[in-house]
Amino acid sequence: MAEAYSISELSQEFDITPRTIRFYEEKGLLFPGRKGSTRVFSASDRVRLKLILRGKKIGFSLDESRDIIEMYEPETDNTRQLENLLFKIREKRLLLEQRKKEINTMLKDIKKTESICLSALDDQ
Amino acid sequence: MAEAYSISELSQEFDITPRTIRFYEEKGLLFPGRKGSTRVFSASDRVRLKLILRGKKIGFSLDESRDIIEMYEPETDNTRQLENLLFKIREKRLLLEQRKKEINTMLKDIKKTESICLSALDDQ
DNA sequence: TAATAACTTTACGTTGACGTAAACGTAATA
DNA sequence: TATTACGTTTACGTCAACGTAAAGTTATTA
Repeated sequence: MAEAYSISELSQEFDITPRTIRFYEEKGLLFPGRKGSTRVFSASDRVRLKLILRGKKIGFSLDESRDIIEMYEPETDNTRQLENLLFKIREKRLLLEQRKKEINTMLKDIKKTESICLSALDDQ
Repeated sequence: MAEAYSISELSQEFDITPRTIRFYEEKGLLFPGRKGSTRVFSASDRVRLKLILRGKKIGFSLDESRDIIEMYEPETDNTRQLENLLFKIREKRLLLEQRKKEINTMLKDIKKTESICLSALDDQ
């Protein structure tokens, strides 16, 4: 059953170029299989791609996104590694919460400007 | 009274290099006055700088940040311009709200992973 | 069978956002 | 007065994240 995707399917779905996808593979963010020389992407690759693009939108670099994505699949079963992972998770959480605050601040400001704008229009 | 800042004051306060500040001026994001050849930054420049850096943190390019900053100082008193501005404001609002959603999604995911991690540690 | 479409690799080019170094001016300080 | 601190301009360098072009392979279709 295992879903498989071609490079063009994914590039169309996410509106990016094949080049971009190959680049992400090169950077160790995606791990397509091969059928001959042709790349075959799994459902998990697709999820990863989605995560990368989501990360991009909120200002993460590819390296940062890789960090985050790796947390989604904790392969570890040793305590030390798990604690390490937990630490990184909390780091990223703080980062995300920080960014959320910045966004909220900007939203407040922008809404204020919007209402100023609106009342200025009323006065005309 | 008008607060004035030197380039090094600002670079220290925001932990960026003078080069960065000059670069932002070059790109039309800051407008320092001059005393001789030396740049003199106003309180408004300082605010702009703060906005630029905030924008950076949530993944805005300098051009996008410039867009947003310009909304903070609506110099316009003509209806058409105001409506135009209002349109841009709403555009950016949607963008910000979108990013906020992405962050919330990531936060949810990451918290889930965190609790998985924690229970795995419990089992050890 | 020839053309078209979709894929591949290799490799150089581009853009944004600065870093870095050179060469110089000015003002306070030892 | 020489050094130090801080500022300037000019210009080339760098890194991430791709774009783009060349040259080739494989499969289907006219």
